[in-house]
Amino acid sequence: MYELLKESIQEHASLTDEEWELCRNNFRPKRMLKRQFLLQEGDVCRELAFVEKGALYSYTVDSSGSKHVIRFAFEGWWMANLLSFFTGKPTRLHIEVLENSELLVLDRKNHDKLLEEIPAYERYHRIIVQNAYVALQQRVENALGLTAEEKYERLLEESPAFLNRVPLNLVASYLGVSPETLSRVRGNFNR
Amino acid sequence: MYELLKESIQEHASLTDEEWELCRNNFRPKRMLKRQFLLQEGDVCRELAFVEKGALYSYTVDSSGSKHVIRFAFEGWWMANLLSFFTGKPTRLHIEVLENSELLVLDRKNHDKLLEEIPAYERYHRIIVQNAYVALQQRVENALGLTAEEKYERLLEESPAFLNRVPLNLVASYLGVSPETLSRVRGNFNR
DNA sequence: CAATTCTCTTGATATATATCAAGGGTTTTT
DNA sequence: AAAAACCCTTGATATATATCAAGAGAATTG
Repeated sequence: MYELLKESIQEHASLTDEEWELCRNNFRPKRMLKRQFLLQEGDVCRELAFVEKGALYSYTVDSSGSKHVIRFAFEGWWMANLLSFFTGKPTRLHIEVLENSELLVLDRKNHDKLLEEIPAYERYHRIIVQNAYVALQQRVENALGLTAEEKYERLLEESPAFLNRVPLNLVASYLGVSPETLSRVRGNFNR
Repeated sequence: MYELLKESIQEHASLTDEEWELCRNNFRPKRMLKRQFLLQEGDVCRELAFVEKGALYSYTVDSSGSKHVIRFAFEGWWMANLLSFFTGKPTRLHIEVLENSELLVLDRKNHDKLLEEIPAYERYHRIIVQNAYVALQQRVENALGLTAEEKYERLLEESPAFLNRVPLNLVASYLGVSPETLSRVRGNFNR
């Protein structure tokens, strides 16, 4: 079950077979069921999770109790709350399982060890975080100043796959609009 | 004028004197005046900029012509559009000078060279991007589901320094509210 | 397979915040 | 030092979108 992870690393950095063996031993497989929590508000994030199979999503809950989805993670993506992971502070985020999942998780100690011992891992991690940053900035750009309809159009252009895998109320939350508004936008759109 | 950069690198990775000499030679000093553009929509971002002195800010302009500030950068911070820098695609961002500035800029070729030749530079860059990612995610969390007043309160907690250096209309844009709304929020707040 | 819980849609109404407008103070430019 | 441009405030009005409400399918559960 480590195939995807190996591919992911090799896509960005070259790794010898021995390095790969050393690397994989630091990960721990973890199966999770839909609706379980990988992380809840107030917890400290102790592990980075690589999604081998399934889907997760992270969100905050505001003072009036509504969810705001931060992002999704499907096969081949990483999920964690880096702020909490690196600072040890409790998180404001929830990470919930959207589809039954198989994860590979890595704790801080092992992560630091890999950074020290395998330069290719540090390179891989740098590029992964870099890409995550770029994706997040795109998300910010798309949230600012666009109408509900424009946000939906951008999603159709940039991440149409979400619509097949994620319930519309979570897509609405991800776009920062109410489910009713998203529903109306889609209604107008198909006419 | 390279003191701040040296400090910034040494804060996160250890660098020998020879490595530092090698490193600094890849940067080019660049002075810029208020209201000049480091980058305009449609350009390709060719350089990473480290702010030795002054202040910059980045923003998008939406279909109705209004600005949306993405972030600010003061002394000791980096500024660039990483998406454009790494992909070579034209940017949707403007980067404008807020206060007369002294920058140290690094092009892609030299950046790649430093990554290859100086492991400490790769470590430094990894950590910088990691921190930028964390900061951006904080920004996203704070933009979602908060009222104008709550956003202002969070800003007071987390980045009060912005208020002393940045005109309120840009702060408003950064928070995603109109300048009038921010003005009213501040009015209520002081009573 | 009935019951329950989710998910999505559609309509009516409410509201936070944008927009429009005007005026006064400050800073920058000439 | 006058002129111009910029920045902030306050008031009146408009509007996109949230919220409330109800119902119908679809999916999950016992």
